Amino acid sequence: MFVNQNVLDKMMEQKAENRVPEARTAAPAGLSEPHSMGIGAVERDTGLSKDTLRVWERRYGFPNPERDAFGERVYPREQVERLRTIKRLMDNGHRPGKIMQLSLDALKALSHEGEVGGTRVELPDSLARFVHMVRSHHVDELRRALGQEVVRNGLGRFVSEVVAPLNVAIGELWLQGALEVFEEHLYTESLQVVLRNAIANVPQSPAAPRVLLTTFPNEQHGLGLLMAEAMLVLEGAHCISLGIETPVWDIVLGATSQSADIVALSFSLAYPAAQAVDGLAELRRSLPAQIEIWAGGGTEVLGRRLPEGVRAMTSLAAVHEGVKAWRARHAS
Amino acid sequence: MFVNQNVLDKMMEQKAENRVPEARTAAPAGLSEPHSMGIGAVERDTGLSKDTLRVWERRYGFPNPERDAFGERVYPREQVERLRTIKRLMDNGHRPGKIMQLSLDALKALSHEGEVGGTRVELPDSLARFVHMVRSHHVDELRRALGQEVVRNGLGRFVSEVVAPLNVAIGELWLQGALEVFEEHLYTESLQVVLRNAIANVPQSPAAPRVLLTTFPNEQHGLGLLMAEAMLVLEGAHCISLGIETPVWDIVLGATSQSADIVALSFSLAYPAAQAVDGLAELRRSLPAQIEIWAGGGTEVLGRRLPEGVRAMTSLAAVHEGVKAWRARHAS
DNA sequence: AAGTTGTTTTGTCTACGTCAAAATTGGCAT
DNA sequence: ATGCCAATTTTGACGTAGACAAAACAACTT
Repeated sequence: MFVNQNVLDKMMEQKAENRVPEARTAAPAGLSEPHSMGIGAVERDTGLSKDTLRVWERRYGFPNPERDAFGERVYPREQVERLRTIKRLMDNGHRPGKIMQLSLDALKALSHEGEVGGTRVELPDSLARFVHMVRSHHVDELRRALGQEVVRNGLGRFVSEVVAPLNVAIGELWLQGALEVFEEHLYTESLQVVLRNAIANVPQSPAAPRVLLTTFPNEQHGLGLLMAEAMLVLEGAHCISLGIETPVWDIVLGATSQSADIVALSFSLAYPAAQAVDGLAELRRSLPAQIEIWAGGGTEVLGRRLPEGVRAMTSLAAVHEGVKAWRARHAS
Repeated sequence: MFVNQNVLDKMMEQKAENRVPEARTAAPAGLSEPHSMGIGAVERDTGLSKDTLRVWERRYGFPNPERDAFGERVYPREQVERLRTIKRLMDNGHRPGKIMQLSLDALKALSHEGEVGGTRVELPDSLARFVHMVRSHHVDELRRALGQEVVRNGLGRFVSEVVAPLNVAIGELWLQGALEVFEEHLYTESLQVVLRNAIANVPQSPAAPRVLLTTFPNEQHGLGLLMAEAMLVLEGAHCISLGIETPVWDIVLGATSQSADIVALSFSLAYPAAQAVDGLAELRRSLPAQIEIWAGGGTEVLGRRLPEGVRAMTSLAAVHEGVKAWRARHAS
């Protein structure tokens, strides 16, 4: 490959040559406004598309950006912050029309609403420990502690007794706006490292059933997949993960080419039930009958609407029963 | 770099042989057509914004998508393929107005033009082996072989001499539409497992510099991140990965809370250059001056447009120099 | 309670206009 | 030839406004 001993020198030259042109939205005179952004930047920062930002402005009167000399939108910092809060509330089921008018204070009040009437479950100290590590950003400690837990209790218990409730707890915090995005990322990444590592260390006997794991498009939550994989591997199943967001057609291709016995799909709570049902039905139609479909995760939501020929894994423990039953069915 | 045409031909043949039993006939109306996509999907796939796709259609007459019953654009697979090729050529300096009219053949001729006189690298058998495993869906074998390679040559060489060229080869296939989605998923997932495992096995001396790794929103390609992490860990750096798609504001929060010395961003070739530049500029503005920003991946594209105060890691090897230089700067 | 229907709500799409930044070209002096 | 500056073209991001399907909700029936 191209190894260059003067890479840094080159970079320096490059830097000198290339003055960054003044951004179009930059203030013409005086000091630039400390924090105001164009629509592109807001899109990056909030995850709301430009189209959405504009249509909200048209419909609800918020956001209400200023305009620069060229008539382009300039969002003040406070509005961006409010947009972030609104986005978070929407991710948890609120609807834009209802909350758009509210002040920042009212929004914050909304955030805490869930814990008032609800079942505020006290976490045992053993789990609160981990939550605390996330919130105090002690990643290394967190990772080490999680790893220890795997060794102490075994992978199976770790997943069902630590990871699962921890996910709920973190989700709860996220719902309340008590967690920053990067804290959630930190948590997810740590858990992923620990789980993947643990899975890799389970002795793989090339046994049946062969399970293909993935999620549908628009389902980006991969932790559930890893948890499922952990449980399955422990049961002696042979797992092939496609990662997240595989189109139905490619699931079919993958399952047949891998001679899978079972296709396992994972759903987060947020995944639209209708889409899930439709997708599962379509998958069932496209897949040879002898290949089973298992659906897990937020399936409590789906309830009994599941299409014929799709098995619901209502809990992680159900995986054990599921595999056992499959083996019984295929004993001959 | 360029994949030997013979190798490609071999792969094509194989693909024809490997047609998966057809299950498509079972699909009544409403089933996703595997070979045409809406404008949103094309945007994700090519990295060309919706605005750009529409304005090209208006100005150059290409792309020339069909319309569905509701008047919305439906891009045939061949056009998407041509768009991908055009995008790649543009990344290499060509201009849309010049090449938009050209046929796919003419485009392909153009893309090989620069390499004729130069370094036409043949894909050695040692790598073609892996490509072959992907194409024939032998995941376990692939994973095992990759793992062996790590042990044999060490992680550093593995990343720069196996993974990097392999990515290029797979990317080339993908560009030509010769890879199914699930094959790409299979490849990505396998590599992820191997890399993560290898990284976890590098003895971590809690040393400097502390590097925070992530990608910008809409950049879902995580392999580059893992490769960077591998190289950095080998250099004795302390890596904290946030995973993919972290908003700028949260990168700032994460970097400060983790007392990072360096923030490393990874870009795939498909990531829109303008967005990358904007994002990097904004990040630079928001981040304390003593925290460096390193950008890697598809940065050949960004080339000299990089904002002041952002270092380009033009190759994986540059990471070594980068860390060395950083240590020199912080010797006192 | 569980379906089935009708009614908002909401985000994405279409179309076309405008304009600054980047890239190319032409002219001229070195 | 080569370098440099101004004129010109190319290009993509942003602006407006309207349309509409799909999701979410509400109201009703079974």
